[in-house]
Amino acid sequence: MPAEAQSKYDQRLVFVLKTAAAIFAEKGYHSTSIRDIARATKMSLSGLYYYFKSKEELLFLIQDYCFTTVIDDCRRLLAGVSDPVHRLKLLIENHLNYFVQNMNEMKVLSHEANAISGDLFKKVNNKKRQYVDLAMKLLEEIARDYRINDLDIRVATFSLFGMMNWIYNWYSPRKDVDVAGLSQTITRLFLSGFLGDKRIQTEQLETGRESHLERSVSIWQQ
Amino acid sequence: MPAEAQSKYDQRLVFVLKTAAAIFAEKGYHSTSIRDIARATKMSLSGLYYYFKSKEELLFLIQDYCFTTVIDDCRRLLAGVSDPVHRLKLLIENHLNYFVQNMNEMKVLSHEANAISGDLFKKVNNKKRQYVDLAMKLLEEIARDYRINDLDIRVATFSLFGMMNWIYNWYSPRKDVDVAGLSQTITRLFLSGFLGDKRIQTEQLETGRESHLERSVSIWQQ
DNA sequence: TATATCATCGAACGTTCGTTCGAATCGGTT
DNA sequence: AACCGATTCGAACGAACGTTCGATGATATA
Repeated sequence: MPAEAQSKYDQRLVFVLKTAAAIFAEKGYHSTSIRDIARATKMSLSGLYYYFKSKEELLFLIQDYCFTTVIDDCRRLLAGVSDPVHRLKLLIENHLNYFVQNMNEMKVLSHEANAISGDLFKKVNNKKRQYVDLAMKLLEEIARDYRINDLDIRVATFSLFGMMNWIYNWYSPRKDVDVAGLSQTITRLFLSGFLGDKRIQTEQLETGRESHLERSVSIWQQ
Repeated sequence: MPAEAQSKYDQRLVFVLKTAAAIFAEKGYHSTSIRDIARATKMSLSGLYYYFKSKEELLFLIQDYCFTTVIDDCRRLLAGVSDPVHRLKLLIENHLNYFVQNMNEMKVLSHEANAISGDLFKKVNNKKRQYVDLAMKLLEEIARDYRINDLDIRVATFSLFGMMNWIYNWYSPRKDVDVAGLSQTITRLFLSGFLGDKRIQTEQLETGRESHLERSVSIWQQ
């Protein structure tokens, strides 16, 4: 972890991973050839295989490294904070901050989650489950504290991750608000939505819920 | 559009598109070979090319068909409704309902958005821009009506689409709440988050926003 | 300077892929 | 039965891919 303790090998590996992640993020995992990575790193095709033993393992190394850091940072950040709302707020902040600061790797983690298989998939997926569980447990705790019983916690949890993980599809550090603003907006959107004013739900949102659902059964249905 | 007016050719084309979409959704576009689609449709490799002239056009036909329907259904549904909050609610309902009922095609639309290029990409992207614009304008209108001036509308818009489009990563019609419940939860989460109780934002969320941001600058940064 | 380990390389192998093309088959009309 | 357009097919091509292997260069230790 500490940057000054990295061996030559480790530095080179990180360089390869970062370069590969950038290309994966741009063209997608399957459209990227090892030859693309060789060109970008100025290494030979076979020289790359000194650092990973298959293309799939290369993807794994990127995803695992990335996920491990997010979770570790998150745990460190939450340590000693007991208020679940505050904890959730820190989780969101950490997630978004890391996401924006490591957009390539996080895009590869989010978008290529199913491009990996077998044991390597299981390994990454276990980390993901831990992380999602952490968030879901927080929401359950908050729901208990605030007596929120009309919200499906699983839907709420993945709605939150949807808001956060979707940003690789649109966020541009150049044109958009900065990370602090992004974090603030999403935190406010989600949290005041979750804790939300019940009046808004019942009075404004209850009207005519069933009347038009059959409309979007499309030609796909035959 | 009307099912009874479809020619033999059209029916067959829809069959090919639906089958292809199912495989694209499961294995991903680039990992799916035309041979996979031939096997699933029980057609020959070359026989498929009677219905599309390249693999990329096949992807385009799926995405375009799908997007066109979502937008048309949405427009029809919103026609005559003037209250922007109600309009937004209908947009969300239509989107989620169509998404769940056509999960394969919508996953291909969401997840393979960048697997297409050139003019075909532009065509799909124009539709997307129209649709996003429709939602964003609605949010702007609502923000004006309710004097909401502390939210970045672009962030809010894509947060909404993030909540909605992310569902292909987790939603299971078998285990999860039904579409109506999904729709209700997401509508309530987003809308009461957007209109939200300002007290929640300022009192509970303002604490210590800057204090720990440097924590998640990781090893990726070198 | 000799030696061992680390790091890199060029060249090639076998496989899979998207696409093409001319021929065959089908269904309906004369 | 003869015909014609619509539809399907088998076989093949060239290109690109992931991976391997033996050899070569670099670096540090003795």
